[in-house]
Amino acid sequence: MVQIKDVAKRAGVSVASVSRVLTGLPVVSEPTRLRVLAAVKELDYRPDLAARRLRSRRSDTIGLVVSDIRNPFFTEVSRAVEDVAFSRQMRVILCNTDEDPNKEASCLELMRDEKVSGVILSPSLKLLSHFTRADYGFPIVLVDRYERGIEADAVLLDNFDAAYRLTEHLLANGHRQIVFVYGAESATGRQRLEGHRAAMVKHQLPVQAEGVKPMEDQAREAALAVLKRSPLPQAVIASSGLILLGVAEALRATRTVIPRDIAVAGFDNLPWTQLVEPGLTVIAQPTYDMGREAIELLLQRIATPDKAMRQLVMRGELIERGSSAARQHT
Amino acid sequence: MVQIKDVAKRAGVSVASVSRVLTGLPVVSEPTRLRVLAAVKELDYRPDLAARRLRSRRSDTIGLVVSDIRNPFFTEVSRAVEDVAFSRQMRVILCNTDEDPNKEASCLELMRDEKVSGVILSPSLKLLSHFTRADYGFPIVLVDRYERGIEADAVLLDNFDAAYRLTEHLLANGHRQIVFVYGAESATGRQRLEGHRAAMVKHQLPVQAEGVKPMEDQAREAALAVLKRSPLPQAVIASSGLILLGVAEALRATRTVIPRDIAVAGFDNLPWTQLVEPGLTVIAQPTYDMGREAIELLLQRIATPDKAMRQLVMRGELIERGSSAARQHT
DNA sequence: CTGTTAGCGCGTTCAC
DNA sequence: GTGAACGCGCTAACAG
Repeated sequence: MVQIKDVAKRAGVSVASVSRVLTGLPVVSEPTRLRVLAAVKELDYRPDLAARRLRSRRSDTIGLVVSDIRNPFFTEVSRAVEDVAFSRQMRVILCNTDEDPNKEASCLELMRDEKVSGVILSPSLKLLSHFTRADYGFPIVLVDRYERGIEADAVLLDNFDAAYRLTEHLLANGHRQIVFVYGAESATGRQRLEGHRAAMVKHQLPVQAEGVKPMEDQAREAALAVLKRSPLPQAVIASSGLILLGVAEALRATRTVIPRDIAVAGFDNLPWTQLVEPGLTVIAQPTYDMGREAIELLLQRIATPDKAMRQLVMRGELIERGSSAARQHT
Repeated sequence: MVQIKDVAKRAGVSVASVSRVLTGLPVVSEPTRLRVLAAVKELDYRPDLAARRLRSRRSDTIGLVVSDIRNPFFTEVSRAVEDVAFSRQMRVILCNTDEDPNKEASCLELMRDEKVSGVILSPSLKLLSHFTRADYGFPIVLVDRYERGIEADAVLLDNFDAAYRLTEHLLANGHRQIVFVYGAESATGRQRLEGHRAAMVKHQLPVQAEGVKPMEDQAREAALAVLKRSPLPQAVIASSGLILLGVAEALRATRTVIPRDIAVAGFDNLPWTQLVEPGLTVIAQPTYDMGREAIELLLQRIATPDKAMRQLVMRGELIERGSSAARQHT
């Protein structure tokens, strides 16, 4: 294996100079710099990362800790994070928590052991509720989940606003009796419920909320129960893409026609939402951008650890489709 | 920072013994083992991974190199890989190639630099065609993409068989004029075309294949062109989930009714395929299992590098839904 | 079974 | 601007 001293020998300089060139220290004369670079290329020298990390105590690695990478939101975030990291010569280590605080703690320990430069974290409800500030030995940027007052960098949707606007849209189209199916164990779900509640209260309408566990089949069961009510509510809102999927399955299973029998709206502009008749009205999240912003924020935090914390609140985009069409007067 | 010699001092033993206990060498007496473990716990000692890796020349890290993690197939595979790796105390480093041979080469170099224990790779068509055997300095397991004769471990669907059976199913339901929309730049797509071709030839029917680039909008455009034909073909098969999505979008855009106007079938049992009316007939891949098998194969290869190569060919499951219903006689 | 010791390959002083 | 030498924390070889 070719190592730094081989390069030094070949270039006729000391190992120190090679190291200086490779780490980009600007204290090397141009001639030696070029000779070192040439030698590196000729020998196809690759620095040993383990040795470098041992010596420098940095890993140039980013940790990504999410509940489940199969959640399309996190899939997209991970892609953005990997893109940016790759372009900066950094690595990404992935860890799934399944919302399990124990596994979450393991993942965070793992990141500490790896001496990651920083972590992008989507915390479980439990961790979030205990979260005051990041004292893990590495900087953390929160994505998707955040509570007012937490002293941490974060990138998230304006959940309250998005749910408020989505509800207002349904109300404007004449829907009054609305059921809000949301993830009860999710900070995000709760915030969206509050936005929905605010809109309903403003119109002096009662709030009908159905809390479900964040699983597709749970959402489907809850939706089926809702669809058995008589009279049927006029509209249903799902607080996430996963829940919206469950609701859509329930509607199909019961042959309920959208929006004739019931109007539908939800979150996350997944590809299939425009496929189911007559297209589902949703709040689109700028997921890729959120991932990109998260890692940019993290890199800035790594570069300047002492700046004030920042929360980046992004606006959801209302995409109107047929599922929320105006109600016919009866 | 607490390090191994602190633990040694505390336990009243040498650093060597601590190391032996921690690496699991079975040459330590039970009493010393327990005292070391106690000292580790008391001091909350965490071994320095960089130092360990430098010395032992192993990283206990698995590389996952795929075209795009957002492809649901790879998302699922990555989840399986991470699950198994986590349970074995191993890390996963992710890299997206976008089917770009240059980026692919960069990713593989990155993995070499990281001295990964092994890589799970879904190669681009170009790399696959040059692939004879893995000589990257680490073992490789191919997933999803493989060509006969390549000397490498691999986990893949029996693409020929799956497409053959899917075609036979359509034929059995009376569909004769079938258009096969497939990923022309994909080894998998081509293999599926061959299975389709075999079934058509057997029934002495002409093959109508439309090669598209593996992008949703490309598939939609191709499908739109197909739907402009007069007379309309009796059925269309999409060779992947992404292409099926494009086809479904085209059908919806043209208000074509399934299966009255045209029958539809495809690959990948994604959640939305049962949502679009009247449910899409698909070949389901055991994606999670394929990922699990891939990393298991890799771990075995790492343990015993000289065993003969193995290819695990998995069978797709035909899920019949309304979209391929039997044709009414005219 | 246990302890001593020599590096693993590199980055970073400190002289020059 | 450059080189010699030390040590990052650990594992493995060897000696006892």
